[in-house]
Amino acid sequence: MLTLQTRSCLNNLVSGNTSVSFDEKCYKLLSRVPRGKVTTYKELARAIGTKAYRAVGQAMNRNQKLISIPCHRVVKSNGEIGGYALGVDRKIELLVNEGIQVRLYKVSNFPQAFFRFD
DNA sequence: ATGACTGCGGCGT
DNA sequence: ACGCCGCAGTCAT
Repeated sequence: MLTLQTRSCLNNLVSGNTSVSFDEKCYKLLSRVPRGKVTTYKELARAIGTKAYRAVGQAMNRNQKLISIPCHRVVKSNGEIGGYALGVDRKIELLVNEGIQVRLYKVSNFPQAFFRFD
């Protein structure tokens, strides 16, 4: 059963479609963030050209291709961790593993770790 | 078509 | 610190 709502989403998958889905834009940009760096929902939104910060988070959550797309490198703009499909603790684990310093559910070296899309 | 709820932010208080 | 509202997308009604 296809709803009106899902139709626009599917339109992005069929051939001949010129527009890139919101989600794809997020993933494409995110793939630029290197190991040991983090970006924010806001920064992603800014780079895309939207103010829909929440939609960015949803895109991350829906994806689940955690290997190819490093969703764990996206945190809140105030340095707090934010959410993760597999749980925040798992997210922190991954970040620490990459050299990000996390303390009390916050990135303590946020300014240095922050990756900007210029 | 409408309303509720998001891995959020900004602004006012 | 708290509450409100805006934003884009998804889901249920």
